[in-house]
Amino acid sequence: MKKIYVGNLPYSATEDELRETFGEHGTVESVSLITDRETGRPRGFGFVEMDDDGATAAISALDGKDMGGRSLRVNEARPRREGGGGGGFGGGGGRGRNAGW
DNA sequence: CATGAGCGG
Repeated sequence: MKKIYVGNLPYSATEDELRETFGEHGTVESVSLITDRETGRPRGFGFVEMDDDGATAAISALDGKDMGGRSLRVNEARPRREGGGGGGFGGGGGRGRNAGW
């Protein structure tokens, strides 16, 4: 299974729309639209979890696709923001935490 | 609450 970043979404987009759109290219495990936790305002991006083959197909098919008048951004997501990912990538060795990036 | 940045809890 792969985690997919979906950006440049119209604020009017919903999880259901994404689920349908990605569901056309594979099996959608889950969909998450990100909203600002302080204001509740949609940030215009989200995450989709799909089976590996479906994810790859969806990324290839949907990245750059026009939706709602905007070109959709679809890519494999990076580890959210915890140790072992974007923060502690490369172990505790590199002082620059983005050294592995 | 806030609108256009690509990566959330």
